[in-house]
This record gives sequence, C-alpha cells and structure tokens, in this order.
Amino acid sequence: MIDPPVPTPRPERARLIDIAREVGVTKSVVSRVLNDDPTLTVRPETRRRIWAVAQRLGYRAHAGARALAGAETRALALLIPDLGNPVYSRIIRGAYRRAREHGYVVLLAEDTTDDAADEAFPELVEAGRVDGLLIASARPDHQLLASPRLSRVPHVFVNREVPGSGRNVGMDLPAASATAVRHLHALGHRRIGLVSGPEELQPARARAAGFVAAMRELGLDPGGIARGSFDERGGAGAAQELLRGVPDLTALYTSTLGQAVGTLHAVRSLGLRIPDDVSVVAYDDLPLADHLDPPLTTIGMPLLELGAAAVDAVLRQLGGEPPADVVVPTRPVVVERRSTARPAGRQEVAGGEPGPPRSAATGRSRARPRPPR
Amino acid sequence: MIDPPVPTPRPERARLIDIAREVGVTKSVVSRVLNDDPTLTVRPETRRRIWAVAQRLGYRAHAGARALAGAETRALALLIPDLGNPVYSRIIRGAYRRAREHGYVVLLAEDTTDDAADEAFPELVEAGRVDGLLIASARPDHQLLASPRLSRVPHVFVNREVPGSGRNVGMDLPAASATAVRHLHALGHRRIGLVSGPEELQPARARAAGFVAAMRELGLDPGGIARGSFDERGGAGAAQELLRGVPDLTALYTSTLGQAVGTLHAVRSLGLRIPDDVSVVAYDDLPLADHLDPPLTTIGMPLLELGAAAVDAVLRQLGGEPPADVVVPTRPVVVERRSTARPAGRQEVAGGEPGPPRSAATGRSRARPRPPR
DNA sequence: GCCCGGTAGGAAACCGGTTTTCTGATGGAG
DNA sequence: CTCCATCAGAAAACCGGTTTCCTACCGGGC
Repeated sequence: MIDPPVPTPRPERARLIDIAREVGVTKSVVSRVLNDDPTLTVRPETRRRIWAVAQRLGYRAHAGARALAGAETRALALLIPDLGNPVYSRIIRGAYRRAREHGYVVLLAEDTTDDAADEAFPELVEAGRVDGLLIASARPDHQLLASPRLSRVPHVFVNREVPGSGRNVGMDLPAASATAVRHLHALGHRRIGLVSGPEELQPARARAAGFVAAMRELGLDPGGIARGSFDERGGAGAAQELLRGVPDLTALYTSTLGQAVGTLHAVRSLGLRIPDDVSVVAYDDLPLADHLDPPLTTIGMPLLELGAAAVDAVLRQLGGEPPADVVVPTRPVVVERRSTARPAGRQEVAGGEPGPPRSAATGRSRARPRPPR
Repeated sequence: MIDPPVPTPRPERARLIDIAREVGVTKSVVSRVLNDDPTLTVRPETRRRIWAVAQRLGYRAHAGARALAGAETRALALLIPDLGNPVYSRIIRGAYRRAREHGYVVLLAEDTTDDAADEAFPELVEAGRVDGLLIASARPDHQLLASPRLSRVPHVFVNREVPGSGRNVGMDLPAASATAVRHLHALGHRRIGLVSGPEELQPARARAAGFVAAMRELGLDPGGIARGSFDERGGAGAAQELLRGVPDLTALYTSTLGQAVGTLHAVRSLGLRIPDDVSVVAYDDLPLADHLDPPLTTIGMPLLELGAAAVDAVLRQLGGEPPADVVVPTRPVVVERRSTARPAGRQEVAGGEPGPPRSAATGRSRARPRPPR
C-alpha cells in the first residue's frame, strides 16, 4: 500500500470528453450537438445518443472553461445597495426568473456605500465571472459611474435613473403619484401632502413632479411638499412638517414604505387618528403593508416586471443592440387597505359629500371597535 | 477598407502575458510572483517591477482560467430561502465581509421552494462557479439534502441545523430564550407565554427547549407554549391562543420578529395594551423593531458573526479539515425598547414589588405619558 | 580546471470547453 | 465509370491561467 486513498482528488464531474468516449465520437461533436450548432450535420441517432448520455451523466459545462473559450459566462451580476430593503427582493426575483428563462444565472452582490463596492465590480466583472451588469439604485456620486471600466461591459441602471446614460430601466413614477393623488381626490380629499425624498435623487424628483402635475390637473394646490430621507426617520420628519405647516391637510402620500412607517408615527404622536383624521397612502406595495397598524393603502408597482425588463435590456446589449432607456409599461395600481378613508373633516369640512363606494380591502376587514374619546 | 471597425472584439483585459512581456519575463514567473509561490526565486527588483506593472494595468486573474487550471474559484455560494426576510441580510453581510478578508467572493442565490431551487445548485456548484456552499435555513425536506451530489462539495448549514450532518453553524438559541425569560422575570413577570414556531423546524424546538429550561430554573410553569408559522399570521394565531387560554398571562416571547408583529395585532385586538397589560419580547433584533408601535424589546443575536463563522467553517473544509458543528460564542443581549414593562397587574397582581432598576433603553427613551384609566 | 550548489527564470503540459478547418465515405448525376 | 457534392464527424488551435520540471549562469571549493 504505497498509495493511501486520497481524500478528494477527482472532482468527478462529467466532462465533454466522457460523453464523447461513451458515445464514440469526439468532444467537438458533443459540444456542438449540445449547443445546437447549425453548421454541424450529424445523424439524428447520434444526436439522440449524445443527449441521452449527457442527461444520464448529469453533464453541465464548466462555466470557467466555457468563458475561457470565448463564449459567454451566461451569468449576470446584480448590484443591490441594501439587501435589508425588501423592495429589492422583488426586483431580484423578477430578474432571476427572466434570466433563467434565457439560461442565465444572476449573481447578486450588495453594493454598500463603503469599500465593499470597490470590490464587487472587479471581482465579478473584471474577473470575467459575468457577461453583464445590472446596477440597482445607483447613487449619483457612485464612483463606478465615472469609471471608464464600466463602459467596457454591457450594463443597465435599474430603479434609479442615471440621466443621459441611455441605459435606464425604470417604471412610470409620475403615473404612480397621479394614481395616488387621484385615489385620494376621489375619496374627497382636497389638501394632500407629499412626503418626498432627497432632492438629489432622481426617483424622488420624478414622484414629486408627478404629484405636482396630478394635483394641478385636478385643480388642487400642489404646495404641500416636504422632504426627508427615504427611511422611517425621514418620513416622520417630513410628515410632521406637513401636518404642522399645512392647514386643513387630510391626506399624505409617502414616497416609500419606510417613510410611511415614520409617517404613521408622526401622525399619531400629534394625537391624530388614521384614517379618521388623516389618510395615508404609500408608494410600493410590500408584504409589510399588510401588517402595519392600520394596514396601509399602497400604490403597487410592477417590481417583478422591472427586474425582468432589466435582464431583457442587458441581454439585448449582449446581443449587439445599442443600449436604450426602457420604461416598464405596467400601470401602478391602488392596493386599498385601511389607512385611507373619506375625510371626516378634521375641522370645518365635516359634511360628507358623496364619493365612490369603498372597494373591499385586502385581508380581513373586521370591524374595529372605536374607543370613545 | 475591407475591414469595418468591429464593435467590441477585444475584451481589453490585462492578461498575465501582457505583464510578462512588459517586464521581460515569462508568464509563469508573473503568475508565481503574484501568487507568492515559495518555490520560486526571483530578484527583488524583478518582483517589484512585476507588481508595479500588474498594478498599473489593473490586472486581475480571469476567474474561469484560474478555476480551470485546477486552482480554486475563490467564490462561495450562499443559498438564502427568502431575500425578503431582513434576518438574512445581516447574515449575508457578515458572510461577505469575512469572505472578502480571505480573498473570496460570495455569490448569492435565492433558494425558494419552487423549481428555482433545482437550478441554483447545478448552476453554481456543478458549473464550477464556486468552491463551497453555505445553505441558510434548509428545510428538512429540501431535496438537496438527500442528493449525493451535495456531498461532493464542501458545505455548511447556517441558521437551521440539519441533525447529524456535522456541518451546522448556529447560535446559542437556548441561551436566547433564557435571556428573554430572565429579563421578563427580573421585571416581575411570572406567567410568560412562548409564541413558538413549527415543531418540525429545529430552531423552533431549540428555542422552546431553552424556554422550558429557563422557566423551570426560575421555578415558573413553562406550560404556556403555542405554535404557529414563523410569520405574522402564525404569531397572531399563537398569541391569541395564549392570551385566551393562559390565565394571568403578563408577557409573551415570540420566536421571530414577524411573529411579534402578529402578536402586537392580536394583543390589541383583544383590547389589551402593550406594555401596560402585556409585555412582548421578540427574538432577533432588526431595524424594524425600532419602528413598530410600540418599539419592540428584542433579543439581539450575533447575525454578522453567524455569517462570518459559516464562511470560516466552509473555508476550513476547503483547507482539508473535516466538517464540524460550530456554535457562535457571542451571547444574546436584550435590546430594551418600549414593549416591555413591569406587570401592572392585569388582574389581582396589582401590588408593585421592587425589581431591578430599568436599564436605559436604546434610542430616545422619552418619557411615555401613561393615560389615566 | 572541474564540479557543485544555489540563483533566476524558461518551457511546456494541462485544465475543459468552443470553433474553425479538414477529411473520409457515400451517393447521385452525367 | 468518374466526378463532385454532401453528409458525418475528426483534428487541432485556442482561451488565460497554474504548476511541474528543466536549464543557464555564476561563484566558490578542491
């Protein structure tokens, strides 16, 4: 016994040549059969046997070898700024699914502000692990945007536009604001405030623009806008500013679900009730909305489609087409829960004019006992 | 002009041979210098120049070529069951960081129940994209667990044990329960209920076992346990069951933050106040806890360390060590917010016996006006 | 003067695919 | 019967690294 049993010397993967040997052809034939090379002519019988053996052996091409041979990696990288934010989980899922339909894998990387971002790009793109790049919610000061290295790889920007890039994949944000405003207007609200986001962020501006346009169109004063960060704290601050500064305010539209959570706090801390005194609508419909108190009326956005569209766009670039901006056509929808109602008249607007009948809320709409005050 | 300008024929990556040519050596020398091959002897001057040129050209080895040449991919895959759950985002972050410290990349894949799971494994492991695998919260019926293909790649189970695998990386769950129980006991609670998870899930059992042990140790009756799924709905159901079935109950400990959200709903829907009538403590400290109403007292777990430990464990396997179970040593801590207080006496327990002074809450611990009753 | 050992690096095989070019056999047309 | 086209597949180069083995040079000891 000179040779002790080695632990794991053989990877034991089936290789092209294993199939070739078993079928009795060369590996080039196997490769071309499995890849449907149209320039190859083989007997149907041989073709069938190759497929059968590949199946039986569980063959899968070595991604590295394939990439090395000049073909594609068949992988895309998706850079996400914050995996703790559930918005992205839907975009990711949409991207995954579409990628799979095209035989691609999506490699996810968190692209936080700190130095980790420096690494994700070189480790994935420059190490040749991926063919293309999806960048979600790029910050305007993202160092990658200025880098010439970025331009050498097909890429798109998802969920936050980079103006002038011609590679933006987005949704109709103004339409989302209009949907929210029109819903509130239909309920009878006239003074509506917008809890907006940081002015330097394009989506914040787009939602604000849509808000202003929709308000004007309905003949309402679009002046009630306050800004804060996209998180709970920002929402609380902006909501407080609006509730204190805008007289007769009966409804708030927030730019993120996080802001909505802060808004709920702010409203209550001022001793007001939701939706009795103030209705609240939030952009983005996520599972959390169901479990807030009260369950939150939201604007549902096509996030799955957004992820899918981003994959489509980058695959088009891989196919040789020039990059182009894309807007997902699906329209925002109102997901009505219990944070919106007709204005009861926080002050003099006590009279109830007729409005559209309230549609059935999602979830159990058990009657909630109202404690006397 | 026979040859029109081709779009992007040259990847324009710097290769080993580019460096070699510029320095005036062969690529084998460059490779060995950059990889610190101890069997190589070179003049310090040559070594220096190689590094300098590599730096200047922004050289990065092609991952595929490296993997093909028998070396490692320097990538690990992390399978996550649900990217919408923020618990995982912390584990992921911990794993990323530790991996980077060792020069590895983490490729993330969502491993949902549906067919997508079938693809993640072959696409990442069998395509040779990764050297090892971290599997988070494997369900006991996960088809991968039975597959012999899994045993051929180094892997660990994170956050949910697979009994007998000898590859579990976990935290001290019983200690978490004990921490919660002791905290509530110190506040004066005597009847404490556990909102537990599905019995077939190992973490649910571990938390329940720790709960029972801690209760017994304090001479309390550990009988108040109800089960539900780990989400909001399960928490609401189990909490309701406990609040209705267990007399004199003054505190609830929930097994997840999601269950806590459901529990808050259930408590309120029975007309009880938090923390005045019922205190609530949740397992897992996440940002959301700060923004619930009231902000939730939680048991903070070492999730970053868990992710890091999982990476360490799989890297040890790559280094040739046999797999072994790991328990992250960091102890759970109480993150006190406003969902816990001394029991006011939901019924006859009205008298206030002295207890330990309330520690300072994280965040603003603004005095909370208690409305008269 | 010769041999020896260390220093500094060269040469080449190999990993597992892809792709282009080439060849042998067959069969039908003329 | 011969020739050419087509069919079916073979052969080999190549991608960019890693790794093992080899070699040329140099100085010193005997």
